[in-house]
Amino acid sequence: MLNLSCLVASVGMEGMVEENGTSGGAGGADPLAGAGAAGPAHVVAVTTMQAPAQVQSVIQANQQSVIQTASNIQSVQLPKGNVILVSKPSSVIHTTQGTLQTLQIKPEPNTLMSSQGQSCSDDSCSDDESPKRKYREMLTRRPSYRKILNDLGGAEIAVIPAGALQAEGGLHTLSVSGGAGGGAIVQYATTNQDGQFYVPEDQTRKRELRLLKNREAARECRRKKKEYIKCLENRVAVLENQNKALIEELKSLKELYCQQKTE
DNA sequence: GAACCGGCTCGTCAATTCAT
DNA sequence: ATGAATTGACGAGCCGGTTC
Repeated sequence: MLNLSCLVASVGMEGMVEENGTSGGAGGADPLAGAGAAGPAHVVAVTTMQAPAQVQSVIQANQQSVIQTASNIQSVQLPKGNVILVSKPSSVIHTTQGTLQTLQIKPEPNTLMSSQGQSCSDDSCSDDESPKRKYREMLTRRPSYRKILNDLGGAEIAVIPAGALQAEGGLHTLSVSGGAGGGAIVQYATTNQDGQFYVPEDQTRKRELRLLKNREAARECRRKKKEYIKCLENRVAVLENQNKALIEELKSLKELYCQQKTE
């Protein structure tokens, strides 16, 4: 885990905060990263001091911050002294220079901090800036959807109820309840009368348990991926609207300028 | 109706990361 | 070091639309 004080220091220096971000999908197989030329986009949960509501936001490099709530969409200008609380360890925040003055990051209780141009102490950064570590992070795959979106809520991974495993002669039936796809029955042979291909029952049960867990994990992963994509699509809509408004503004300003010039 | 196709979902495997 | 968690990749199956 990168040390957060190092990241906060970069806010004052460059107007940018980055923590555990992907390197634009360089190493990981991320079909979603790099969709925009501006850099990695991450979803963060943001709370402002003035409007303490939980919102979801995707913030992109070299762009004005767009903070998007669950109910409506709003772009937010951050005056001096405002605080953004970022509860996602894998968040990336890029702002226009000078807009973001103070930042608090609270992935863990002990790491809460605020800073403007705070420098990074050697103690806190030495371990995380080794070449080996940096190289590993270059190759790391994208942050998990859980990290990106775990504030969006959703279905819990189903817990196997006690007694779900039951023996039925030569076959074992594993009843699975819950989950988006409804119930499922998995059957598997455990014995062979000729003594061939014998698989110890304990191992077979372990395998079934692993498959069940992975099945649920895959469902959850796909759900998170869908939400992530939905979030990106929302952001596209927001930015398209912003772009349209800016073009209109530019147009009217140009007209005004030409008008004054001719007078 | 049969055959084909494309899109979608799901389960599984394997590689990788994370947590202890 | 090790087990758990995460997620990309792959194949199978289902479904609706299209063509013959």
